Amino acid sequence: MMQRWLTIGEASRRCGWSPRMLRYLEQEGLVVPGRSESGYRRYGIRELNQLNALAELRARFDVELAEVEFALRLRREPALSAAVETWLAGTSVPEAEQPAPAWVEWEQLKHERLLATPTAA
Amino acid sequence: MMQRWLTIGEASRRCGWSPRMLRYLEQEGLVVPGRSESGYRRYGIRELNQLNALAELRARFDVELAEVEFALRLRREPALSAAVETWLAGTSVPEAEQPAPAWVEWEQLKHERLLATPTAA
DNA sequence: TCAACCTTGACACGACTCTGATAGGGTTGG
DNA sequence: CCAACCCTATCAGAGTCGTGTCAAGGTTGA
Repeated sequence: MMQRWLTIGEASRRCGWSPRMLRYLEQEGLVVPGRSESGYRRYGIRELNQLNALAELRARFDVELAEVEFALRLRREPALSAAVETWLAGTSVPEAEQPAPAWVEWEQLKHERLLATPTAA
Repeated sequence: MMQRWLTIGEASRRCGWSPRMLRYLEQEGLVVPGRSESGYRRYGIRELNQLNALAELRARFDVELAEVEFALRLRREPALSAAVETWLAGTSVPEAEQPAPAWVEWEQLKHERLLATPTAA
């Protein structure tokens, strides 16, 4: 059976990332290859795909690694995802009122109360 | 009728962000208040809500502003959103095969071809 | 009028990100 | 055996982020 895994150097030559960056991407949890028995990183088709897609994101959309990591976090932390969704809900519609999440409504009430008080600190 | 708008200083005292940061948040497009005729920023309930939610995101989830901006971009740029989704698709399932987006499949084929070639640079 | 606000613009600083380079040492394969 | 690779760890440097502060000037309201 043919060899299915690339070493870091081979992968580097195939995808344009330097070996240094491949190690960095692993450290950041973005592209995490398996390891051989002796500890060598092993890159397969899956990892090459990820690396290509990542390079594409940076080149075409000027996306930072931290932002891709954030997308990962959003996928993994539903509570975070919900909180961000809640924040986004407050940004889109300037005038129209539409059903907001419950806690937004009471925050709103709180602020209406605050706005009614005489500016005293 | 009562005053419905706060100046930057008043808003600052209400939400915990410094005036400097309120200007920065506006510059980053995260919380953009309206303006009075003479150019003063006017913060209303909507903006106070956004500011609170933003502070919450930072305090509870240690989210950077750039990351929230990214969430905004995702909402506004469908192409970016699709690209990120594509990348995420390659990250989740280690062994199981499941229907991937079309271009991922041909990328995969391309790499399989590459893997079959004799490592020549 | 005048104090207390507001505006924009700029400089500055610590912390962090991204990336290369280098050092000391293990693995592999002909 | 030994060249060519891999590993971890560390330093370094340019760039960005988040934030404070200061300067020069306009607005507001008692």
